[in-house]
Amino acid sequence: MQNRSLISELQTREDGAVKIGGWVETLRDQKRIQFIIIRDESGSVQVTYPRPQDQDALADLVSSLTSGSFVEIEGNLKHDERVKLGGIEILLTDLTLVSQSLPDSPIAEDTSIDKRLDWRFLDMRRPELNLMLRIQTTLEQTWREIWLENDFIEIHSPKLMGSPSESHAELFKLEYFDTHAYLAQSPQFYKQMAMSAGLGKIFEIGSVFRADPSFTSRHATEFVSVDMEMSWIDSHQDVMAFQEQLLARAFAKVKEKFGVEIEKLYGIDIKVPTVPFPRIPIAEAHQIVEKRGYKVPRQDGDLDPEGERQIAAHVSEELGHEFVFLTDYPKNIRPFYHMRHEDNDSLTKSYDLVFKGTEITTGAQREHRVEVLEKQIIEKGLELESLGFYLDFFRYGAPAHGGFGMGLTRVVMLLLDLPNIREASFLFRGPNRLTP
RNA sequence: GGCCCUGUAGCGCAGUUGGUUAGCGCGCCGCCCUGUCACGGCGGAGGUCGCGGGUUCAAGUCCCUUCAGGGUCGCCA
Repeated sequence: MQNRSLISELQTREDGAVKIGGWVETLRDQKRIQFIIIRDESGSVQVTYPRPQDQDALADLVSSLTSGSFVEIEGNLKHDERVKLGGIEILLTDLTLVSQSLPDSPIAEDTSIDKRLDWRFLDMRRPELNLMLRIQTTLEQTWREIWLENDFIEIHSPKLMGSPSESHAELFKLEYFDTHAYLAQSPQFYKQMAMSAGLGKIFEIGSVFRADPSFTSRHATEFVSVDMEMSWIDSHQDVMAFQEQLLARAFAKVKEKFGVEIEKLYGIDIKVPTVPFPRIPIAEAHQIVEKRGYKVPRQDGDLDPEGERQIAAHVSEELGHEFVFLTDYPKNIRPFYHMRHEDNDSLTKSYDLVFKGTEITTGAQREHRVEVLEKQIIEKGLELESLGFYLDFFRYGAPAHGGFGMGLTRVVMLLLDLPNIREASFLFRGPNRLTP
């Protein structure tokens, strides 16, 4: 459609001829005058048609419109204070019905999440969901800018794998010709392979798969993972320092571009985090939480979800920060490839990042010394043979390195205070949802 | 997977100690309406009360089974 204007641009334009395209939101069809509210991806506007006295084809066409139909409108823009919707209207001169909608919409704004997901393409027309995806795009774009400034290489690791990448527990197994394959639950091993391949610093934004029958507001079986890995680090602190820059700059960019719209559609003020983020060793976090009167039921040294909310509340109250790095996890709850402290073999050089009380990242310095890796694999009760291909990465000279994985969907959910991860992605995949 | 909650019209819901023809709002359809803007007025269509079984003279309502969904916990990103 040539010369089409976005509705959001009209308010600042001078009166005159315009063309728009959009969906019929409401039709107020009176005897002498007709009003159509048209919505496109940028906003809504009133189109007005004073009906001629005689039989009129255009008036009949307007009368026949069903809500949801897609139309092209030609008319004259007029600023008019009588119009409550933005103080502008378009006086209709021509209308083309591009695509008619069935009159009954299967969903409305107050429809429950499950039905709305069934009809996601209709649900997605809501301006706040459109905004959500533009925000996600901006997050990713900002991260790419930062990575490129720092000489990172983008990789695309395979999602079909011949053997499990980490534990067997959450793995989707599928037929693969006369054998079987697994869907990648993490690019972990390939990221480290890239370090041994001499790529130096790499990132990947891609889907990962978890066969985890979790029924919570923050789990999905397929989600977008933001991963990076960098060589020549001295400890996990270097990884944390990089990650906090990524988040601080991306949030600043989102606020700059969309702050006003987010305030309007979500009613929240985006808080750009200051760096450095607070850092609390996990052992200390336990003491803080306990002092607040909450006893963590887990005995393994990790926090449970309520413990994470408690430590986040503490950081928010004491330091006014929405992020907190929890560091130096005990080795028993970390994978074999996390490096341990030189002066304390029971603690790993690892961290979790908690945002608004929910975990969004695990990161660590990786163990790159093959003999240490072998020792830690045996200690974890795993078989060296099954990890032979991985151990080879470290038999021919590997740099010190570390990285993290971050759940993109969780970041978006928490940033916008969405109640659920199902709202925070274009299309959700969970234990009970494989469509649309 | 455990526990709790919910399934009634296209959507959101009400439905009393079990008792005549199951209601309300929005939406939809028709007619009317001189500028509406949550437009308004009048009229109308639309329901195997999630599925199956049971108790009862009688079940949307009570019981059992099963299916679907929501919340939460475990686990994670």
